[in-house]
Amino acid sequence: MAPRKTAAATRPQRLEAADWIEAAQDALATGGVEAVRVEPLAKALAVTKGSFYWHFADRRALLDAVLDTWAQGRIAAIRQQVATGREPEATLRHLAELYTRRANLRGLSIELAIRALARTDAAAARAVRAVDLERLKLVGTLFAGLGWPATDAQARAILFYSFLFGESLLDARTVTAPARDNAVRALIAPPA
Amino acid sequence: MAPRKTAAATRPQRLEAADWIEAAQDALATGGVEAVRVEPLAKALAVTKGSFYWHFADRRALLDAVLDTWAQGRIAAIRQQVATGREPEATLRHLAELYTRRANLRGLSIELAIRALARTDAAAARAVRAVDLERLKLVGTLFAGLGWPATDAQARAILFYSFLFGESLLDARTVTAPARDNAVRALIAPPA
DNA sequence: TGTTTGACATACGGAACCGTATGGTGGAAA
DNA sequence: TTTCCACCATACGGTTCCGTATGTCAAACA
Repeated sequence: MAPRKTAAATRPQRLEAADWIEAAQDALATGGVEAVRVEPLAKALAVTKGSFYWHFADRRALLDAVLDTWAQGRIAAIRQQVATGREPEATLRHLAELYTRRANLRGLSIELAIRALARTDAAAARAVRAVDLERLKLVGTLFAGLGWPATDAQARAILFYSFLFGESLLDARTVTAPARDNAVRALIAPPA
Repeated sequence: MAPRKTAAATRPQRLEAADWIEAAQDALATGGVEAVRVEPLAKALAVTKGSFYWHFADRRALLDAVLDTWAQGRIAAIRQQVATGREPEATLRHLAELYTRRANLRGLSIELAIRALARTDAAAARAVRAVDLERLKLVGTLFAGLGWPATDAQARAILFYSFLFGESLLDARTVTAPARDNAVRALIAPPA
């Protein structure tokens, strides 16, 4: 996260803002928003608060930066993921994989923590809205590519993401892998 | 919450544990778990911490009590809701209403906060598991009553709750009411 | 009426954080 | 080499919250 362009020798002892954002995302994934605190983060990065308040004005600025980079990253990711030129069905299956407990646990945890925060935090709500608008638009076109009319395609995109997030809120032992796979298969099936 | 059985005259100045649990649920609904703090709760109840530490050992005990009463309440509620003797379809439609943003916002907020907590807290995870086991069992029988085979009925129950929780994690403006109603209608439709 | 007791209030010590102010250091530029 | 500056350490004051210890007081009781 801190590769200097000077020499080839890695000298990672100096941090930059992105390192703090990275550490904040780790805390977000493992402990929720209440774990994103500057002094524990400093300890995790083996520096002191002096470093933090050099890179950020205050804790809120870090949260905003986390939300911003998250939203930008998710929007860039979904654009790239739908532009592979593959079949819509394969793309949808790949997208579903990303929000399964099996793979990408860190990303899923971050996303759920941010969406939980969005219920009480305006900035988080804005980030979620921006991501949802882009995802639902692009995934809607994927469903349209499967043969669904525009309105149905949009509704199906909502159903798609609702299921993915919702099933990760249910008890992990209760939702079995076959049940989830069956549901995903039914969701991305072309119209009869 | 504190009706004394002595005289008819309401003398509600004395609190009991249930009052603290109630206040904690309010805080949970409006500010998430990080808002459940004993001194702010005391201020909201217009008493001091002395009252709290009379009724509870510590903050963790309050959280456990909240989780416990929540789980008990949800299990009792779902049992009552499916035992009305009405058509399965009407019952399912009613259940879906309860987890829509329109109605029962408080209950939905509490549930989402607890499920968010369950990702990092073992006691919360246990409470969620108990509720999910009961709900998915009973709602599964509702789908079976619609004509689905047992396996499909269970999968559909999972889909049902996943959608309800998931769509409340999506941006509120992006998910329109008609889209949600269409999805619910499709979910509780009998097999073709 | 004195005594107990349930349900608080008051007061305190301490920990965890936030944010600020200021001093130190190592490497790049001049 | 010296200077400069980005980056960080140190030190501090203040707030918020936790938990405990102890005082208080009204009501139930004997």
